[in-house]
Amino acid sequence: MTGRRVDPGRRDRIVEATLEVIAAAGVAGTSHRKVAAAADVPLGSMTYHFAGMDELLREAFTRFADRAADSFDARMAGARTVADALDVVADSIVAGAGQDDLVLTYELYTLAAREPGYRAITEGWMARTRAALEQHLDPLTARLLDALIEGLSIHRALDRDPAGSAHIVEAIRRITRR
Amino acid sequence: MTGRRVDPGRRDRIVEATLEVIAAAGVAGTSHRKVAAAADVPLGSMTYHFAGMDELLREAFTRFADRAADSFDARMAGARTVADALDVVADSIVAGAGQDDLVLTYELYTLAAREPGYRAITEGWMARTRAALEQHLDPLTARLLDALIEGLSIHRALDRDPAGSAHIVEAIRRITRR
Amino acid sequence: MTGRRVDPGRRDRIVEATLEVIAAAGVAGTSHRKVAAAADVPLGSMTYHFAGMDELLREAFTRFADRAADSFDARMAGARTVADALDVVADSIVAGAGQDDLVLTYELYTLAAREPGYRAITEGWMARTRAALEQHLDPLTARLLDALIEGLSIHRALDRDPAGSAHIVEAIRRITRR
Amino acid sequence: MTGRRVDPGRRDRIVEATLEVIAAAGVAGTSHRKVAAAADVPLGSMTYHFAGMDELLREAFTRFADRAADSFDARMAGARTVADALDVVADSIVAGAGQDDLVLTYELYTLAAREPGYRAITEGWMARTRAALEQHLDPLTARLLDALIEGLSIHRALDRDPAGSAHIVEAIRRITRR
DNA sequence: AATGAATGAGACTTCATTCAT
DNA sequence: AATGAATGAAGTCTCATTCAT
Repeated sequence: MTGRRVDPGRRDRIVEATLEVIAAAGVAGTSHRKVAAAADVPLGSMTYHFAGMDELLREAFTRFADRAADSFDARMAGARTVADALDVVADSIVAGAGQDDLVLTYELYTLAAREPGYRAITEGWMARTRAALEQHLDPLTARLLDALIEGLSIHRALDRDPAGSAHIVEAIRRITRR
Repeated sequence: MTGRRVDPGRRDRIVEATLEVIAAAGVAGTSHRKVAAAADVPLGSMTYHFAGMDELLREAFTRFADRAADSFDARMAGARTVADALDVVADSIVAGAGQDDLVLTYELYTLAAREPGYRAITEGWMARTRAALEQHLDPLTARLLDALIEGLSIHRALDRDPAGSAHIVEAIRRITRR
Repeated sequence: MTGRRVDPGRRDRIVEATLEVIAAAGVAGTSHRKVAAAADVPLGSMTYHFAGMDELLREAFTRFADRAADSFDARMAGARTVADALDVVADSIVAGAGQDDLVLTYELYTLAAREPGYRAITEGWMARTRAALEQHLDPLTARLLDALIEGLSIHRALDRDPAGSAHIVEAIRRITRR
Repeated sequence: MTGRRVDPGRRDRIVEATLEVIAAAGVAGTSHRKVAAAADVPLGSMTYHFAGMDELLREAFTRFADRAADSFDARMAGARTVADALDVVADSIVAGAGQDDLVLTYELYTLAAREPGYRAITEGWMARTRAALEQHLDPLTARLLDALIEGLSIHRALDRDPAGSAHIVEAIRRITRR
């Protein structure tokens, strides 16, 4: 009589929809209603599956960070030499994250800056990135390169005339030089 | 007969209060009501002085960015030699921004990442930072150092065990080396 | 363009409507929606005028208790002799409170039994009743008679075959006898 | 394979848990969910065992009233003389009901005042109390004493400075005197 | 010029109940 | 027989904005 009753993967779909909504409207503009609509799920479903907005955000950002780290891991794993690895790094900055990933990243940073509860997510992500870099670089260099990637990415995204790829290569060259 | 009628600087006070509220509650949690309360101003005053939330945010973040750039300018202006300047840079990363400034910075980045309208603020800020650095460094190095500062600052704020000041000095040394 | 904007006495009307709703549906069944409908007021008006359901209930019950005490005061003030006064008391028990007042009284007692915050209302009411009785009786007798009134009223309301008026007169006679 | 499947006494446990929840949160705050949690029973169990909230409340209050009457019966049965019996009565007022029993009593009265369906429970309870008193007193006196007990109990619970035990003894003396 | 009062929209959440299993 | 999953209705409350003064 009523619509679907059995819907495995619904929780999953809600988490994915949450990321979509955050990318489009920001955490500020994310509401149970919008997420429910995006996931094609009744509003009541939201608080049935998730204790509250907080649990929802936490889960969504955890998935986002995990996925980003997985992707970076995979690309780094494909590198044979140090030069290969640095090329991968340069590419990932030049290509930049998609607009959505960019927004999601800063939304997460913003949350983490204000609420220590979200810090675990950023910390885990950064640790994985560094670990991936350490497969090819000494720990200090890995750490510094990681920070540089972060800064270059931001400036590419938010600067008027961002650094070109030649500059990015040069930056990587300098920071990895002993 | 009635309470204060003449209140110059009210607009100002509202802008300052807005920054306080954003720092405490995030853009997501900022409302006319909260700002009005923080500024000790009647609620009706808010939409009288500002067309809407958007104008309020834009003005607040503009002031924030200007102030941050002023401060960096001043510190850089005090440097006599390149070494002095790099010391100032290292110090500013190690000292880090206050918690409030940190939150405000990422809130702004987040807004700018999603809405191009706010991009002008970040662009202007970054341009000023770079100009300050160019008083002591060649343009390319200034640009790369600027990005590095950004990345190191974020990692200091959001990483589990952030880089120590020795590492920061080393990072600056590498990036400024031709 | 929109409906009435100026509506003095709106707060008042809401308080009265609250009492109506409680009488009809109980505290358990009282909601902002129902009260708003009963007072012919927009839903948003409710939390504009009252901080929350609690403030609303508190104000409503305070008015109810005050009104009941006023009424008892007035009736007792009309009594010239002790016999007159006792007649008034007997009448007030026999006539009983209206169904609505009865329900409201127990709803208030129930609230006061669980939440000390409402105790002030019942205490004030009882104090006034006793003071009215003390205009004609010694303090101890006033106090005991007050309790007796309470008990007889309850039993009249909730008992299968309640005491008739002759019994009530007899009860008053006994309790007021030294 | 699955958890406990056979659980006799589950209905019972639910009824007891209902009383606990009502005492803590009032009828207004009682929900299937809270009762299920208090009884450590799955939510679906609630509507399986009870047709609805109403059946649940009715059963819970019936048990409560029966138990209270049993207890009063037992104490009165132990009295040998009229004086003994009156002592028992005085004690029961002075000791007062526990906080929980008090709340439950008024919650029940409140329900009964509004919905005649619950009147049977209060009527039965009062009839039993009166019968217990009639083992030692003439019917009229039993009835009046019963009402007095009720009133004194309420005032003890809800009055600022309630009557001391000497006053209670005096009240009983007066009402039982021909 | 300035504001207190007001409101409709929409936020999150809780709930009784239904249903497939 | 029993229950976990699900949902639509309704709950309280916050909000940006409008309007009469």
